[in-house]
Amino acid sequence: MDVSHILDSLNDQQRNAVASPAPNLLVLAGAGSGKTRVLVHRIAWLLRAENVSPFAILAVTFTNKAAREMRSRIDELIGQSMGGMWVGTFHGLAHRLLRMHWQEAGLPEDFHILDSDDQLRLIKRLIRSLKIDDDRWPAKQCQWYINAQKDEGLRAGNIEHFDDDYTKTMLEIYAAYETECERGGMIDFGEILLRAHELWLKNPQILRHYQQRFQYVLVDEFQDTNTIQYAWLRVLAGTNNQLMVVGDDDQSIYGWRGARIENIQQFSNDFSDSDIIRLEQNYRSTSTILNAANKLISHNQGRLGKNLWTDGADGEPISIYEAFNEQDEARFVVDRLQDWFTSGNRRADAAILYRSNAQSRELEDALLRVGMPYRIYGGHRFYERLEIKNALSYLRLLINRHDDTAVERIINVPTRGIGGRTIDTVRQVAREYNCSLWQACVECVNQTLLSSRAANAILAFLKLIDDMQQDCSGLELHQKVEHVIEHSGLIGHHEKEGGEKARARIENLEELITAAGSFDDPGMQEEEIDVTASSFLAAFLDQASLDAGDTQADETEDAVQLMTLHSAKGLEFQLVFLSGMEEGLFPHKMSMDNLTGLEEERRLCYVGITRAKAKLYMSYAESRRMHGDVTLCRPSRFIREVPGDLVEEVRLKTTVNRAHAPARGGATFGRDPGLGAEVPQTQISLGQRVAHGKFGEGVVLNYEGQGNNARVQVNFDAVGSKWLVLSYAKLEAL
DNA sequence: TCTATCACCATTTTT
DNA sequence: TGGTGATAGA
Repeated sequence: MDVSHILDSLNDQQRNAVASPAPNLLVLAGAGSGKTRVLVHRIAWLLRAENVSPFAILAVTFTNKAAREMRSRIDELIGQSMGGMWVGTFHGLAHRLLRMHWQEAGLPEDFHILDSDDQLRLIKRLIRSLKIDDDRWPAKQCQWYINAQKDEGLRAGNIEHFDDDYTKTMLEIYAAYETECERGGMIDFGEILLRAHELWLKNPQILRHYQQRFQYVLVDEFQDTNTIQYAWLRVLAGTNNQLMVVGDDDQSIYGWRGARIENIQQFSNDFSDSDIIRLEQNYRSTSTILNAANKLISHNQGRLGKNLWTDGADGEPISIYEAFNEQDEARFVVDRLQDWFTSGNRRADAAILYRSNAQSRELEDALLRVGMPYRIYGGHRFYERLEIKNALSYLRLLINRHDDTAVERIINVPTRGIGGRTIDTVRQVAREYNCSLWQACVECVNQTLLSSRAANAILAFLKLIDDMQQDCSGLELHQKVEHVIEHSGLIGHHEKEGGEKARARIENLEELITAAGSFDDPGMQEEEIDVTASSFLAAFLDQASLDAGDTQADETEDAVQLMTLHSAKGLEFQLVFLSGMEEGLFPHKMSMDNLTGLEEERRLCYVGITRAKAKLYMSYAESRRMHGDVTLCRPSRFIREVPGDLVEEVRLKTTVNRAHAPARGGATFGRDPGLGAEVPQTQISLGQRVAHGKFGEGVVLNYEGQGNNARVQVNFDAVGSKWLVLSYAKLEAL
């Protein structure tokens, strides 16, 4: 068979990686160097040139999106869909193993997945029932502790404890949490990986089966693997299988979540027969952008070393804008976006990136004001939304009455007269009898432990669920979902809430029915899994836990992309804005006082810069309103770390308050009338005190346009800074 | 039991 | 500033 098309489009380094005969391979792939491309072509090469069976290939990614993309690109390249190959996320693949070998993994057949929200609620309940002071030991922190331990492969019993209060308390909660999960047949995200690892260690015959099967293991974003994930890979690879890992130490930005950048260094030690290939040619950005990124990241210590280059053009300089405040910054960004769009570009090719989600509000406001469509990533994903989780909890109960997490969630949603007192009683009974909440409900009613009103309410709840199950039997998945949403009263519950938010919630519930209608169990295509009709709902629920469902959002409209720097990893845009480049915000104050934290922040900045293909803006504000009050800011050190010859400062708008600042060198754009300058054809001058009918008194800071079209920015004493159209605002000069 | 009000608190988040 | 969680009154 002619396999030349698999190698033809690649450069030398890429080709070496794709056709490598090495027993193990580490590919250090810089940003934009064709990392995914190499993985995809490598798999095609194995299948077509080396006649490897698809059954012998396992490819791991971190996100479902990446897994889907990889699979579809493989299919595209080889011209057909390959069954038998395992392509998925660490969690997805580990979960699959646990479903197939639930007995050997020590799980009940109907075990279910606890997402982080469920996990937090459970820990809160445990802290309360253990009578631990939740002010001193917040559930959040405890959840963090447990997850961190699991990421390291440690169970409560394995952890050494000294006599310090912290470890003792954490371990007490961790142990109770383990017991509770065990009792309820629940596993959290960390547990999925931990169990899958233990499954292999404890069952050599199962391990041998998979080792013999998966002779080729490929890993994407290797710099993000944590201890347990790497351990899992090592066990699977054994001594005979080929392991190819692709990653970039400079793009490791999840250290705070347990990712171990050291795994990259460790790889060469653990697999002494491995080759290292560097992909350093960048196909994404202009050389200006690339040089800026290279210079910035060179401030980090202990890198593996890698220098990205491009044979593309220099491109435009990086523009830096010093804004007066966060509103001015947002306005600047939006102005540039409007220019960009009116020059015939797509809005979707532009992205605004920021360090923390809170920064999006100001930007959204500014976009909204000019009516520019935008799409914001992050926040709650589809399956994490409150209304969706409630609906899913009802569905969970149809499968398993003893799902306490689900009962806790919806026993009184919508309100049906089961209050805190009643639930407390039920919980206590459950603890005494060591049974599920559902059983405890039954006991409470049977033994008349409750007031008759409460007992009736409980009874109604039990009956509601039983009836639902009865009515749902035999229905298609989407009909089940529809039935449950209708009969649970969730729609009415949200209608009563009223407002824009409530409407969105109802829409989401309807969207859930649609999602169920188009649900196609990925496991169905696999040879090993026999999915019966009754577990189809279970498969849907699993998918809902493991895939947050970010594909649900409307992607048809041409819209500007807003997201955190973290969620921008792996993406690219023609035009990129890095906003909020200020000390304390980026690098964030929580991470800037230790070297590890600071270097991770710098890598994050590196990721941000390298998202840009053609043009990059960086902006910062001199003052910024944060959680209510105004703070003065200094420009981020990362700006200084970009060489001056790659940068130009933008001064399109007048900024009054800098009359005292030294004049900046280099070319300036536009005008800079300074303090006291008059807005053309008006009675208003900058720095002047004015009064407004509604907002009170303030100082004129800035203006744009002239005559009837002139807008002025006034910093009001009472309500802060606002932009007003002069001809409407009726400002009185004071 | 429900709901309105008031402290409290706030990185990043693939699964 | 805004979203959350505890608490007091209806």
